[in-house]
Amino acid sequence: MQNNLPHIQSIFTADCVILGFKEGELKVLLVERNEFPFKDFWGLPGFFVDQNETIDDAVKRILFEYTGLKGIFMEQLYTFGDLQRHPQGRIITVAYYAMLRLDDAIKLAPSSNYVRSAKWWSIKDLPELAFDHNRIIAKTLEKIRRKISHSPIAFELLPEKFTLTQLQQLYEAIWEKKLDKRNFRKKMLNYDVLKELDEKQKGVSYRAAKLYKFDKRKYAKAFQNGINFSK
Amino acid sequence: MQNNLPHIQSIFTADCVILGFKEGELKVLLVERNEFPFKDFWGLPGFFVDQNETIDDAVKRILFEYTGLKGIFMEQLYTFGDLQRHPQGRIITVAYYAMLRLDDAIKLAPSSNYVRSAKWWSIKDLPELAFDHNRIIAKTLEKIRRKISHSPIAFELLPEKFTLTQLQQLYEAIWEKKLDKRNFRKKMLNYDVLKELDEKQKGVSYRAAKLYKFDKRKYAKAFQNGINFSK
DNA sequence: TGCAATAGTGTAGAAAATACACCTTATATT
DNA sequence: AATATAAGGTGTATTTTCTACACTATTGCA
Repeated sequence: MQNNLPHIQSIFTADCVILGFKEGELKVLLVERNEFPFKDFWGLPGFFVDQNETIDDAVKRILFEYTGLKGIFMEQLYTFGDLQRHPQGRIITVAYYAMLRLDDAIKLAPSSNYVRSAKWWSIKDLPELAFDHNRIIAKTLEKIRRKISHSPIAFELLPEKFTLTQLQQLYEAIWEKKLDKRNFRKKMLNYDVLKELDEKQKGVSYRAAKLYKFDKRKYAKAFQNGINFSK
Repeated sequence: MQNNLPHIQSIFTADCVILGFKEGELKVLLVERNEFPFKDFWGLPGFFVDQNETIDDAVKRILFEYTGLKGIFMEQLYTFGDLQRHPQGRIITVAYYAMLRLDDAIKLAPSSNYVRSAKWWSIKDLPELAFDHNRIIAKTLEKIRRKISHSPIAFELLPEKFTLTQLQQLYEAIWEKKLDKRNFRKKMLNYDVLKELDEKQKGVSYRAAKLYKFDKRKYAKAFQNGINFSK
């Protein structure tokens, strides 16, 4: 079929938006850049994609090299190609996002010399980031705001055992609005996707709340038709 | 800030999925390729993006050159980067999609030598297409199946004046399921986004149906919270 | 004139969404 | 031991939305 066609390769980068949830706030994982362009700026973990790796593989590799994190399932968000987004020329980037259980066991250990450190930043309080990374993060938030209505992504962000209040706070953080406690609980328990545990919260100086787990068998079914909390 | 960094440019293509609706069926616009690779195959309008045009501009240009169509608002769908998708090397493509009123006035007039002709194909009856274009179309359909629940995209696909039955058939075509006529009408009229006209269908050999127009003022509000038809 | 084909219409019951306030429990403080 | 603090946990009545379901009306044409 071919007719002496030249061999060509796409040159482009991939960026990772990793979100976490802690203390009632959404966090995003940023790295401190140690190389030009945007040396000393904070930005998303991102780099050029190799010629012989899929984009899906590339984001995993990049995330590992820049943070030490492994085994995170990432989904494609959007491809950004503004003419001015990269100082070295028009270089497009394919952005991916993922959500992560932010427990204390997670150690951030960058191995690449391209970054100096990695840190969780509150989404509400971001500095000016490298490239168009502020915009990429904004677009991720729009996406998960819609997605959390019909996908059980909440459970990716919470610890394995969580309280109903934590679950509600997560929805409130993502949607940036308050929900009614009684209605929220009624509705959530009605979906029948939570397992009530014989365990309670520890280390709080007030009445401890029951802990729940996510019932994996039931979630897929329940979330197929979408859920919503208007108030 | 920069430090003698080399100039680099991304090489990649953009593809256009243009959907239309006619005779109760979803159609997709394909072009017959006149150049390698995939000469003589049908495929999506698509080509390399220039160095100094945004991706959004590129898809408009490509669509015009390949079909003669102009002024269509396209949205980004997904970026495809499988290692084997392009015979000339790993070339990624950014796919865009749009929906179009398929009236008879639309003339397809390709000006590029890269294509021989352009034609509407029924989505149900596609041949094996160039590259990974079958997969790109499949992904577009998944997308609009979800999107039509919370966005008034139906109106982009219908003629300016349409009957409620046509509107229902569109939903049925996209979701591939039958809906209840009375419930559909009740719900649609309840959204209060349609203007009833003093006009009826013409040229049908049965009772003519009332024509409606889309009330642009009201649609945005109504569709914010999503709509759905389970049956 | 009657046949074919589609347009157009209503209601009752079930399910889901909403608004709303107080008592309970665990811990810390005096 | 008593009290204060802070969050946990719970129910009901009302409104709204969803669902199931079948017949009559209108038009063009043979």
